[in-house]
Amino acid sequence: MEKNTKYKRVTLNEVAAEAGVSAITVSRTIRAPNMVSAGVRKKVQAAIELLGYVPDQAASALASERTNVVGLLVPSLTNAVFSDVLRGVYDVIDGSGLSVQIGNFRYSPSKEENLLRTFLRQRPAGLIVAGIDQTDAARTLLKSAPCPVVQIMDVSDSPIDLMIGFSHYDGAVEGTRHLIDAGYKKPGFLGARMDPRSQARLAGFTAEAQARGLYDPTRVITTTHPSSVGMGGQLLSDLLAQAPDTDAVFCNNDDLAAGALFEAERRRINVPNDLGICGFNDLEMSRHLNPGITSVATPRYEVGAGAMTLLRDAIADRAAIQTPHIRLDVELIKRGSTRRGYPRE
Amino acid sequence: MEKNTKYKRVTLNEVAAEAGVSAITVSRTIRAPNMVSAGVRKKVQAAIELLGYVPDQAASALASERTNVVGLLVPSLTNAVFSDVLRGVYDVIDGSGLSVQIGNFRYSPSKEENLLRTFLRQRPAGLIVAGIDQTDAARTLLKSAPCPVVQIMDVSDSPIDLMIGFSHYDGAVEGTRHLIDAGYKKPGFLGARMDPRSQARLAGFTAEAQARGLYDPTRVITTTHPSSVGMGGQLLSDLLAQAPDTDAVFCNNDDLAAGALFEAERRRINVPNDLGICGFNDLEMSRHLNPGITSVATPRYEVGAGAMTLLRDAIADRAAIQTPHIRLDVELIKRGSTRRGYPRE
DNA sequence: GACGCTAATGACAGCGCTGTCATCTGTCAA
DNA sequence: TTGACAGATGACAGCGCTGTCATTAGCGTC
Repeated sequence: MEKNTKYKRVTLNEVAAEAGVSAITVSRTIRAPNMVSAGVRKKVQAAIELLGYVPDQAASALASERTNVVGLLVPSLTNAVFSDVLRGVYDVIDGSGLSVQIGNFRYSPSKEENLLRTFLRQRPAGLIVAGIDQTDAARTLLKSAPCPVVQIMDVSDSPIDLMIGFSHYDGAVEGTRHLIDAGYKKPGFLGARMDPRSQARLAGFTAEAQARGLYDPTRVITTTHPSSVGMGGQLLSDLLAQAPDTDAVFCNNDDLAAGALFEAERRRINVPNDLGICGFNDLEMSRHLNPGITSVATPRYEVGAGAMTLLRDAIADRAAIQTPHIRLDVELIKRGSTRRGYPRE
Repeated sequence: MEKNTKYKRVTLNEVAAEAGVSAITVSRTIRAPNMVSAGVRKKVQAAIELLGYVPDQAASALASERTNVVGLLVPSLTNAVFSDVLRGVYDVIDGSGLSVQIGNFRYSPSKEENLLRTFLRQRPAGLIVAGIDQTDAARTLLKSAPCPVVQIMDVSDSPIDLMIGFSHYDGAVEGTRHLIDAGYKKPGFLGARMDPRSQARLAGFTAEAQARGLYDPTRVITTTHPSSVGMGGQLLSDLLAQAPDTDAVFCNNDDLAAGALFEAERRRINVPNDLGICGFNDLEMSRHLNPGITSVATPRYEVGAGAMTLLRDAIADRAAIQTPHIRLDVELIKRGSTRRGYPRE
């Protein structure tokens, strides 16, 4: 295979010659400017500008055994939740000199472990991993990783390194409490996928319903199939077949909630008067449905942007990180789907 | 900065010693197995297996001036359309040894150009770019790129290199024709973002409406703001303010269509009897709304998977590509939102 | 004024791989 | 038997950068 000569690089040596210094000084001007005197720095920067020098990442990685690649491990690329996270990550990384490599492990812990190994072999500058429920092997790998690691989308008492997220449990408690406070007496739960974060939401629902004496296991319907609008309708049907007097549902996410709303519409069930619906995540759509869906809004973009900020700062100087573990708040957005006694908007 | 010694690599030389051959033979066993005799190949593969050898990408990139990174340039990470494409790309790349780097140019041609330059400097193995409407400068860069380039999501007569997509124009013609055939006499158009592909859809709508003698420019409402469900409602309001007797809308995409449907619901306008709605893309949600939204289904996943397949094959051997330009079909999915005269489901 | 010290700069080797060219072996036609 | 040739393998240099250590200059101190 012949080498490509179309894109002749400007090398460090050429810049050094232009500036009248040695190559290593140019390298330092870029990587650690305060080790170089102001005068030399200025000369070198002028030369870089003049020649349009761009460092060769491969050479740098080879020599330093370090890359500027950040690995991002997510369980899904379809889920609107993760596209918001992605957007946050990309907004912060823009112009930082780092680049992202995404691994999609499709909710499979073993696939996550494999991807992790692959990433670690590339000596990443940092890693962002979704969730706090890694396998023991994955945790061990991450603990001894030669780079900062950010866990996102959840909170826990035993972070691996850095962490930014919110409590799915608390969010579910808040949503459930709202349903009960609104006067619903027979709340149910609809859940799909049931990954660890969905499980936490179910736990929150269960705890709050029990605390109020309104927990009934026959009103909990879950599936391991992926979440979707269609699945929401089906789960509601299943729930109503099993417990027809259910008067409210806390849904694992807004797709399910929308599906439940549409199914209720088809069955001529009045929402919110005969059935209250609360979702989770607060996707854009939920605000615009009729009635609007009450939902627990999650700061997904903020998690992505915050994670990348943490990582960027940690790569620069891990010790300087003031708040390595960030807990963001969720917010209950009340809408028509739980506004009982009001005429339908 | 001290070097990290935690992850000691197995090198090519160690494998070579184990197998009793030279390093270059090991290299060839991996990259071009048919240049190595069967016996030696087996020995080398055993040694690789035994030692758990993983090639160092940085070293390879430095020596060969080539990487295994595929650049993917998309205008949005939020848009559900592109997350489906992404999913296709990742499904095919899985285990191919290539990795993806995503650039999000946010519908800005100049940002696209910059990202392109950045990517090209890294000597990518291949590039996937969204759309066919690159700036002249970008086209020039891509034409002379030292790697295969796939344009996706659209079709054109003058591809840069490889191409896989579908005709937005034809899709819009089909949708518009369906509206008119269903008996609607005063069709309008709702469009947001209005990127080149949206423009093509508008052109398709216009051409078909004109051909049927039903084109009225006052029924065309567009905005350069991003598309969203909320925007769909607003655009419909604007349209009805301007042309109250409009009896059908062709929407630029399903988000707008859903928003239009919800707005119609709020206004007590009967869909489909008093207002027909046709969307574009056929997102999952559209099937589940009441009524279901008629939509032009686009093969987004197939575009992603197909693009990556093309690229993978082109990287292996560009000359062996049989069909460098693939035109996929869109399919009109008829649902309740245009089923006039039927009772609302 | 010799000494120690820090700040600034440079020389050099080598990271792990691959492109290139050389070498060696075996085969086959003349 | 010889030469030509293709197939298989190896030797070697070097990709562009950075870690390490050496060197130099400048400065204050007793």
